[in-house]
Amino acid sequence: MEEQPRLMHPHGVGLAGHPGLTHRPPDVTAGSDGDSRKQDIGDILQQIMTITDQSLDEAQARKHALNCHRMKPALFNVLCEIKEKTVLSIRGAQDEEPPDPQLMRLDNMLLAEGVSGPEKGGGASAVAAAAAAAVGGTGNDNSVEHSDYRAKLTQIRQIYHTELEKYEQACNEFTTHVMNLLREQSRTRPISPKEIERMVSIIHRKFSSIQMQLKQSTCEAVMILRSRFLDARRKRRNFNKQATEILNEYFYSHLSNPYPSEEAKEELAKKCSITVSQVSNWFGNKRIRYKKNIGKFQEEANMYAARTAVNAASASAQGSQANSPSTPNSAGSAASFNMSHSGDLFMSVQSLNGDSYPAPQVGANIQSQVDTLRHVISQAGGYTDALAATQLYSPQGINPGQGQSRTNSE
DNA sequence: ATAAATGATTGCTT
DNA sequence: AAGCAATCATTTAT
Repeated sequence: MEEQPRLMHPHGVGLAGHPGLTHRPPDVTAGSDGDSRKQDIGDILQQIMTITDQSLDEAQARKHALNCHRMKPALFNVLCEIKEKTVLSIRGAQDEEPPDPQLMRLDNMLLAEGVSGPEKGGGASAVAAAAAAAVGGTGNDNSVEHSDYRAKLTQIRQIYHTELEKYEQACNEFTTHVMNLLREQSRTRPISPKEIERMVSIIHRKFSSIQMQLKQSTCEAVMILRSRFLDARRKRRNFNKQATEILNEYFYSHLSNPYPSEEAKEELAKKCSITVSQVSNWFGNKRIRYKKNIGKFQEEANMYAARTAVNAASASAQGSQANSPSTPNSAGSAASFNMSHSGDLFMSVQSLNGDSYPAPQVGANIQSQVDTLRHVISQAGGYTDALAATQLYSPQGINPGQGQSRTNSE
């Protein structure tokens, strides 16, 4: 896999590769003496030094001549050596590249997020993810959202891989290009293999920094995606009709004490296929919104009260064992409570019922019927009298019509 | 396009 | 911890 381009072997470089040409002119060494050799070298150096002063054609010809000179390899090696020493002493220490911790962090995150991991089959991955979510997640509502999330994630991953590949390709192309250039130049100036290696590593570093930027922005995109999809507040879904009905039923049939116990919450959650905390949220919202503006909920309250009353009636008619005698009694006392304590019926009814949930079925049943009957009674006694219902809930006498007269002393 | 409804969050209180 | 009140951000209705 690693395509370490080591095109610069000591032997493969430049002119050393043309041994045939080097010993072509035997006539130069005619009077082979020490003097003539020195003069020969001096001549060559002179030519090299002045090669830039000449016209292009002239230089080209001279270059060729020099390249073919028998002393060329030796000279080249010497020059390379000198250069090696100077260059390496300058920036040799910098060669070590420490593993960037940030890059590792990004890599880890991308891997954890499934972006940079092994690519599952392209477009089918979203479908597969959806199926997996549908199988794994019990909530059938969640799976839709989840698959949407996965689809977006797949999109990001595809973009990421495309870009990454593009960068890699560009990097390779550029590296090849630079290497060709250097190889070309190595015909006229001393370029050592190490130098090329260094250049390549510099290029790779640059490109990897670009890749890191890509990774970073991908991470950001994933984070944004997460916050958009996993923060339920942003993309919330209304509960389905059945769930809200169940919740409302419970709420209005426990209007005097609309605080479901932990078990009741769990049961409601199961029935509505939502979480317990969602049930808590719902009741919190419902309580406060009901209290804030009871007039608006009157119709709803009556409706659910009536419905629950019918249900209770039919239920008690069917299984009238020990339950039925107690029902009218408690209803009566509840009404009297309403009169005596002008408000705060939560506590009173709760105390009447025994404050706890000793026997969930019977207790809940009685409680429910008490509330329902009271509603029906209040409705029958004076339908126009919304205040009766108002005082049912509000301990501190809220004016439904007046709106915001909030006294915030502190 | 705008208002109302609604589920969730946050900060505070008890 | 649980609930309240205010608020946010979205969905639904007008």
